[in-house]
Amino acid sequence: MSIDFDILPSDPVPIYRQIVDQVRRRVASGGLAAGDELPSVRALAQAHAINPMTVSKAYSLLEAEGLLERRRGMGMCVAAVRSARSASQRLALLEPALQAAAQQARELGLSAEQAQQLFTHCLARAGLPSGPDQEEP
Amino acid sequence: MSIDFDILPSDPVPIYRQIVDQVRRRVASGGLAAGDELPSVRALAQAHAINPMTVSKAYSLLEAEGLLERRRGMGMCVAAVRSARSASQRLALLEPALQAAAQQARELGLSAEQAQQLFTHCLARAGLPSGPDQEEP
Amino acid sequence: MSIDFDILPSDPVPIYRQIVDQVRRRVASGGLAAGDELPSVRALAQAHAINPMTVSKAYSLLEAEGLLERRRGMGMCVAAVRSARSASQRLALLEPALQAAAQQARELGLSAEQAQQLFTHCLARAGLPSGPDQEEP
Amino acid sequence: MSIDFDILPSDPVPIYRQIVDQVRRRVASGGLAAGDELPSVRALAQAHAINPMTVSKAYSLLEAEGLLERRRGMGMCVAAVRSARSASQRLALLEPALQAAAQQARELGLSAEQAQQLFTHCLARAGLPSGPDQEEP
DNA sequence: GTGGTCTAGACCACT
DNA sequence: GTGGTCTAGACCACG
Repeated sequence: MSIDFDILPSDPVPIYRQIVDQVRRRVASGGLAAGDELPSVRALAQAHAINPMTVSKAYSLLEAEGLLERRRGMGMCVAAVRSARSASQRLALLEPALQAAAQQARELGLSAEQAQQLFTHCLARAGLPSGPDQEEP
Repeated sequence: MSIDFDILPSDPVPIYRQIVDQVRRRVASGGLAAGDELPSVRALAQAHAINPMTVSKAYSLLEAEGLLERRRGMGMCVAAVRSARSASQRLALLEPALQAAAQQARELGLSAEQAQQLFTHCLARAGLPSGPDQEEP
Repeated sequence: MSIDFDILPSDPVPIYRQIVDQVRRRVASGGLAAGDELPSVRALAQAHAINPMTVSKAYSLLEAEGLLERRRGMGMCVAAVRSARSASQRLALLEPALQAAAQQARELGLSAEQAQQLFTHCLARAGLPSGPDQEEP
Repeated sequence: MSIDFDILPSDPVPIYRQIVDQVRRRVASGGLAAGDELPSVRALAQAHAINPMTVSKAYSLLEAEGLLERRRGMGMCVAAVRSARSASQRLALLEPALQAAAQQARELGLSAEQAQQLFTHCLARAGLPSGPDQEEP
């Protein structure tokens, strides 16, 4: 399968949102390229034991967003437009999360060094590559 | 006023949760010390144009948590118990946000260096002190 | 009620789409101004004997589009941005329908005069004002 | 080739319907006369990169309607019966599109003059003859 | 096979 | 009161 989602039904963020977010980021990173097929609604629903309507809702939102294209009778694929983005654009997508974390760190009375050190730990645990950059389009 | 909240009604996180989280962090950091008064429900509600019920819900949760104490007729204040926490405890409160950001960075195909650099920028913008630590109790 | 929809369940265009289209046009025309409240999901559903989910779907699409804003616990209202549009922008919204009609007329071997005459008849029947313009923002 | 279709796979109206509608109108106008041959299913499918089943479905509907005739081993042709229609009948086929456009214009708060002017522009761009009528049978 | 639409009902979250 | 989410099942349209 071209993409395997991480779905956590117990997560506070709704399932359909988990799908939407993951597709957005993978398209931005180039992990999903223009023309790539997505798993069918039914297949994805069955694979994660969720309702097809939930998957359909996620796909519909992504289509309205212009990220996915519906090919009638043939499933959905990544739209030609809006495929992989530059590193700076991808960083812009990451910024809100880090901005919120920075504010939390401030409210917690932590120093910048303490927060940076913890983030480095989290990045290592998440298994990010340590090169200066990656797969630049 | 002893504390000024950052309330963003358009934020996806509910208003009452924004209040609760900010009080938690400031108590943990010592920014709010035992005995400090909080703005009254109606004052806080009016200042941010939100529903008094929303503020009341946040305060009630914090009271149930033991962080705030209700003094009849005199508003609420920070409870004596459970005041400032150690640096490691405060770091533990920050970790979830950074963990989520790290996963987003991975899905975006960014390198650890890129993410760290952006976080440093966010920390500087948020105005964190750069010393190795701060106001340790 | 601030707005009354024309819902035709038997129409080939889906119900949720009828709602979306009508809100779009009324916002563009200024019939719905920024800040105006919309009927609640349940109220609209009951008034037209349709499922609340159907209404909710329409509202969600309009919110994703930026036309409506959700005020938590207080229903939805027209967003401040993207309120009434200029006459030329509204004409642009009408153009696709007329473009399609023009192509049909050509394929039907009709003359421009015949098509124009029929359109004039339709406009009169729809009850349009005949002034050179209307409620320019 | 006796007819060249305008097929837009991304159009909301289904492909088979685009074919059916275009044949109907061109037969009504006389652009397709009794006995005229239509492109073969596989030729039309290949020319527009669509599924042969889709073309076949359209042709079958038109055959059931009596507009086309299947000649064994020789493709399809326009049936003798039901060839070109009178101008008033053709206008009746155009009316629904114009009726819908008129309602949209009303909801957009446009004046009749504005809508008529835009329609005139669309007709000119579509290349309609401006004579009072055309090729009346 | 594909996705789309609608229904019905339940439960949750926010104000 | 408000909207959001998810489930279950049915039916349709398209290729």
